[in-house]
Amino acid sequence: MAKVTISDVAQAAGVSKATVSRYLNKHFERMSPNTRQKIAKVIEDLNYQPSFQASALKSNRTHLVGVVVADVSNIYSTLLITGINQVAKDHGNQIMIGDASDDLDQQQESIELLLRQNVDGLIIQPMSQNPHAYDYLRKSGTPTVMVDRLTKPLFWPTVTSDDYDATYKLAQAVLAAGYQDILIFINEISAASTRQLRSQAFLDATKGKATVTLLETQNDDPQVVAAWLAQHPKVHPVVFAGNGRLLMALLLWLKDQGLTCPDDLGVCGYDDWRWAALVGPGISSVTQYPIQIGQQATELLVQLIDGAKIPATQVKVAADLNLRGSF
Amino acid sequence: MAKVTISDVAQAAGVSKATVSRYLNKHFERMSPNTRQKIAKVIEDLNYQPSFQASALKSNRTHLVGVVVADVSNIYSTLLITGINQVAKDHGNQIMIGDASDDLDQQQESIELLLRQNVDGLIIQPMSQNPHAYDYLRKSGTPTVMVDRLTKPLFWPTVTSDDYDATYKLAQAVLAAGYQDILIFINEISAASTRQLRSQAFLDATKGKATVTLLETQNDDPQVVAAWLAQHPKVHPVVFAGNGRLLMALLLWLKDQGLTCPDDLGVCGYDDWRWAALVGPGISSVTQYPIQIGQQATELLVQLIDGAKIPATQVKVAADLNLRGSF
DNA sequence: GTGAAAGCGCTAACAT
DNA sequence: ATGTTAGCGCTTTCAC
Repeated sequence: MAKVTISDVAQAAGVSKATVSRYLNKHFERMSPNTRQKIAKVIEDLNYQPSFQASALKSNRTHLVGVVVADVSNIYSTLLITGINQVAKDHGNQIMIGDASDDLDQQQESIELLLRQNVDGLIIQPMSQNPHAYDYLRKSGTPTVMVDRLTKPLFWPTVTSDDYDATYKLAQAVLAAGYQDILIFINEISAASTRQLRSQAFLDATKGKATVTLLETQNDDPQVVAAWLAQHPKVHPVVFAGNGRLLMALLLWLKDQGLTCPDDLGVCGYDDWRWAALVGPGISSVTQYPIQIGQQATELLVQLIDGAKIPATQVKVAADLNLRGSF
Repeated sequence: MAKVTISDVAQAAGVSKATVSRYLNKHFERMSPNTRQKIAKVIEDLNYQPSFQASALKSNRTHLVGVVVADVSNIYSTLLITGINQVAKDHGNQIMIGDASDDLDQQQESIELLLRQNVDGLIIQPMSQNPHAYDYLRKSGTPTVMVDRLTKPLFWPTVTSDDYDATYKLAQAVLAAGYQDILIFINEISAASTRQLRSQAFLDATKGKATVTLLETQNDDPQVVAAWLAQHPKVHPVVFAGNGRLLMALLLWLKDQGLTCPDDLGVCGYDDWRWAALVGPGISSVTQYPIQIGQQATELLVQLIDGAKIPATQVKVAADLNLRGSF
């Protein structure tokens, strides 16, 4: 049960620790096939597992990639992590998850924790658009890639969905369906670039052709929508829910009220993770590909870790528009 | 940019590394308030972050908790991890995720990787019911708690949903609705205790009162259901989908075929993560609470790590039955 | 109340 | 082709 160390292996194989270390790091260039086999056998027999901590301490490489998501319980995060994990693994890295719980301070704590773990690199879904909120990170010099949300200005390579484009197309479809009143049901808009881009796309696409009302919520409560509808009994608007959770909250409320779409009002959303196809006539929505975002971000990060210079530019991953029958 | 170490702090504060170390580990008992303040200030000024690797190496405590889930991309995993992370954090632990990608060999690789990281403890959603598949783990002596699935016999404390009970109630409701033919649409049944318990509950609850047909799938394809229905055009069965993914696959197929429930057939499921309430008349299903499972498992693990002896027994977390209008 | 020193398990010159 | 040696940054006796 006592942990077997490199010294045990060296002794059992009748060689020095250095030789075993060379074996571990695959420096076989000038090692006799004989010792190589001997070491292999001893490692097998003793079931030796080199300690990552020890090697990290000496080599200054932990092979750890830190990932800080806005909210772990979100499906977006799951898929992002899935993508990151796939390519991190391929490059011999282990990921370490941090959660910001949708809070900037908690995000900083998470990042600092990961920094203390001496992660080789970091992938962050930033809570703040102000890059200076991450100055402590820059000082640390840890290679970093941002995902999902932009900072202004851009200080790090950033991989996001093409939110504006996809939403613009959605808005055009809404217009084509003849809607004059558009409600944007969305979380606090100043906090994330994605939210701004999504509402801006609606604003731009419908300029002069429809009225757009921003209905912000702090707690995912469709009450704001309810209030608006109560005040405007005559209109037949379309509601755009700014993410999957809001879309679900909205639909649950509609169901509760006995309202149906598109009869009582039009509905569309973002990020339904496939279930929206099953609801009523099928909810029209935009689909993102977080797995791909994670993969691309990790590819970039791996290059950064290897010392590549990568400019702080945005990489966009296309998002798809699914037109169904909800408006 | 050069990493500041304990020596730097010691030097700047005019004390020895030992004293700084005492400060870091909160051994204030016999330390002059004076030096304590001095060190605090220097740490602040230098923005010193102690290295986890170094302290782990010496103290044999990494404060790392390894979590190996069956499939990271599954929502169940997300919620499990959320729960684990909450309590792990409270106890000063960092979690490290491993993914089995629904494969026993990959699971072993993931576990061994985490073992090399010298995790203080491990939470595993086991791919195999045979505890001997994890003998290498037991040899390592790493404190372990299993979640979601049982091994036979039980070698570790295990936290699961009360699958049998919840499913039994669901089966009773199905009977009460008058169904004579029950189809169980489920993944390879031999692989996981949850699947056995869920089908067994149906079998037990309906014994002599209805015929139960097991329709196993390897790839989540509802084709097996389609085939059965084609062969039995006259009957009006109810289909139980053994998990959320299967339920979604089934419903998408039904929609595609223009079939509706409960008119053409009854439908019920497991793990719908709330969206099933929105589909058609609302799909009746069982809801699990993976966050709680994760929390409880972590509480147990923390005690194990602290040296407590905890018997290898099962802890059950209740699952809820949501009766809606789908059968 | 504080310091000196040894050492955790590994790596990487530098020797030979 | 392999061994010797000196640490990496921290913790922890044991002194004083």
